[in-house]
Amino acid sequence: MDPNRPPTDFETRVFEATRLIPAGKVTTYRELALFLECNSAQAIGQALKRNPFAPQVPCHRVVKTDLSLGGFHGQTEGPWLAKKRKLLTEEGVAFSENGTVNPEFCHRFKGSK
DNA sequence: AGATTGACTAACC
DNA sequence: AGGTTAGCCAATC
Repeated sequence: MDPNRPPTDFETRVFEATRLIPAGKVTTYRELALFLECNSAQAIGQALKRNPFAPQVPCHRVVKTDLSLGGFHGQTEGPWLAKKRKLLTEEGVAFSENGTVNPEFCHRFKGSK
């Protein structure tokens, strides 16, 4: 592992897209994958996981397609996940009782209409 | 250079 | 409804 390696082009694209997510909204790995013209949401997750850049890149606003939280800082559950949930809540994102994000908070990259 | 892994998804059984 | 399989793609071993 080279934690100090420079970000790859792909990762850079992922970060930029992630930065576009406004506070109080979330997006899915799938949306990011489509936006980056990549058919693998997994690759998106990989990029985010290896770059726990904090609020600079709001990776906490990225959730799974079924609107469950997904992971955070390399773990799919645990204290970091609780943190992720809390961050979103503070930003105004509401959760359903099953722990998923309310779909109304789902951001889509529609820039061009 | 080849095989494995992973913050995923959808399709199957 | 819940577990398994298969596809996906970049990073890592």
